[in-house]
Amino acid sequence: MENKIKLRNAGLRPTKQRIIIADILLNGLDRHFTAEHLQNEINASGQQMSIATVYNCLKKFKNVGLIKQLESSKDTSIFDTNTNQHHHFLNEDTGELIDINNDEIRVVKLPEIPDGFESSGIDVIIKLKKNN
Amino acid sequence: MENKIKLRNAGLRPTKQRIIIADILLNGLDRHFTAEHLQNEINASGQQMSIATVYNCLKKFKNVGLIKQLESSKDTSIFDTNTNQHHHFLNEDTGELIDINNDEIRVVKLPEIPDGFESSGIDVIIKLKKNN
DNA sequence: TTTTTACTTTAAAATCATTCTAAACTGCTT
DNA sequence: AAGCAGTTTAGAATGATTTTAAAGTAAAAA
Repeated sequence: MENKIKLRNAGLRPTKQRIIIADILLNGLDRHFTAEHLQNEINASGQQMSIATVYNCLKKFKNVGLIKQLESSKDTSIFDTNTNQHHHFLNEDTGELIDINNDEIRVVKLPEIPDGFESSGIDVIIKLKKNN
Repeated sequence: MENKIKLRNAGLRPTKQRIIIADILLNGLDRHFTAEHLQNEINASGQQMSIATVYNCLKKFKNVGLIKQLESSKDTSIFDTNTNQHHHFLNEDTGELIDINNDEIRVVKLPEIPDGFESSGIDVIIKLKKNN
């Protein structure tokens, strides 16, 4: 299969389970999903996989850049006493956040808001990593 | 105290516990923290509070706008097969995400990156709510 | 191709953040 | 002072994710 190669190129041993997941995810269509969604989809296709394996695979896929994990305050909620509209630097190594004043960023071009909705705010997160 | 009034104005009954938390948080200094951080700080000050109460209070404070909770993909990790730099609409009611192509947003003015760091990406989240 | 080795999968247990439960308590109104 | 609704609390429950340790498997070595 195509995906067997894709996995190998990414440096991942192409196991049966990883190929099943690659076949579902890496078909060129963009989508958002959780580990549980994915497991349901695997089950629905008549196959089965331990949830631990689903998590393992997703973590590996993410590490090699085949998928992304959306930015979130990990598994702990972070609160902020600054209630003004503002933004953040995120130190990706430590999870530490630094405020950015609203006037230090300007977003000029905005996409059209979907029908029936209105924007209730914009959050900009600038991810940081140490430079060599 | 000052904060007793602040709580009442916000529509919250100024209980002993809420005043303790308000005294720590609402002193005009901006900060990020987790429920556990806050409980540690309460303990360190010689007082004590159930973690359930810490959570209860933070939720109330958030509801009335005294603090914010940072945007996150709730308690479930969301993955994305789109590995290009792009952004998202977030339906605040459902948690649903919609991709925004990178070229539909332009961030023109950027803050200075802290010394020793480089940007590894920018995530823009436009929060949406249904309009009346 | 067999053997070996290192990596993977798995079920089940463990962990961790957060919420729920139900009983005791406490601000606030009457 | 009494009553009520809203709060606090310890501990149980929940739900997502990770760990454990044993069994399985792809790939390298022989």
